[in-house]
Amino acid sequence: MENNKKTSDFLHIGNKLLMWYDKNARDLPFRNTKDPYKIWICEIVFQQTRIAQGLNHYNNFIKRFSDVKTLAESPEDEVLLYWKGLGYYSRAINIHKAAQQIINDYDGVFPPEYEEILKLKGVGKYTAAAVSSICFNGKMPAVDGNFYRVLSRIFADDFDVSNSRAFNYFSELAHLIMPENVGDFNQAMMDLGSEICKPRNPLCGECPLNRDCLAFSLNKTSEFPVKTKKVKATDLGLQYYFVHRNGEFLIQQRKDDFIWKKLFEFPLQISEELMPFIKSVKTINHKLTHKNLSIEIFNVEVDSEEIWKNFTATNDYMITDVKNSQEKSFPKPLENYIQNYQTAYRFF
DNA sequence: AAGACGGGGTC
DNA sequence: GACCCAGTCTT
Repeated sequence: MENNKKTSDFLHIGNKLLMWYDKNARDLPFRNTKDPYKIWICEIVFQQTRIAQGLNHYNNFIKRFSDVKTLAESPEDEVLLYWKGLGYYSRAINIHKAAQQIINDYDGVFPPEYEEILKLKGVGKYTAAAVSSICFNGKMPAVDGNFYRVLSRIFADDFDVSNSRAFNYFSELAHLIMPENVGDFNQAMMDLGSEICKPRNPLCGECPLNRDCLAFSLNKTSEFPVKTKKVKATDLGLQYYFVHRNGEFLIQQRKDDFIWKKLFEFPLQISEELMPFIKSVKTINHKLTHKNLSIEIFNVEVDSEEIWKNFTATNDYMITDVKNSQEKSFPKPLENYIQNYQTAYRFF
């Protein structure tokens, strides 16, 4: 232990938290089940994602892929389609692979042990702890951003959460207050962190732990957690050619080695013969967490059926139309562009 | 150990 | 505009 708190007893804090959770747990669709499949999916969906943002995606996903077998046997592009707009698309690709792992390596039965859950693609220490504790009475704290925030405030601990040892450090801190019912404890920490112990302007007046919170008693909640890591924005100069005719347009699929893994996009270059058909250029500025994207979209309106057919037949592009574009997963800025085009197209 | 990876909400 | 969020994977 890297602190001197071990000699004191903080278990009453966890018990207080459980009593609060009994009365104040959020009513969420995955709260009334211990089905490891559903808990697993919800843990992946809500990684780095707020409940309000991902709730519809979760419900639609469960409705379409109701069990591991259904998910494992579905095409990857359809899984990506149900992930459309959620971001971090490798989660969808990994969730699909993990479903096949469960079918192939565990005979279709979700493995109950923490160490086995951890072997699933896209499942790290947090998710493995959450699923094993909620579904199988596992005893690992599910240390996430909420744990960092709540624990650093309770103990007024300035350990840098950007430090790579933060996970282990706050895991040990969690053990100090962790009661027997770890599944409810983990979920209670999530609810407290999201509803009360918020990143900014926490509702300390309503917090069941305010009398146990050192940061609150020092009036220094805004100083925790300590995080030094900085985000840097880089600019990508993307240029797309929106090549279309009669409501059809050309698309291709991205690789899985960069942003927007395996999502569909417009061609990044066109042949010389299409240059005369460029009608206009639109610049879109799109912000990601770590990148600013300035995207130029060349509107290439092909009014010659001969050239259109010749071009589309001799290249590796796919053709889709404004209606069928709904069946593909596009990056958000391109999705918006197609939506606008669709709106304009209705006037013709 | 450090970057990369989305999108949306908040202040 | 900076920061944050039910983190994980790659290098």
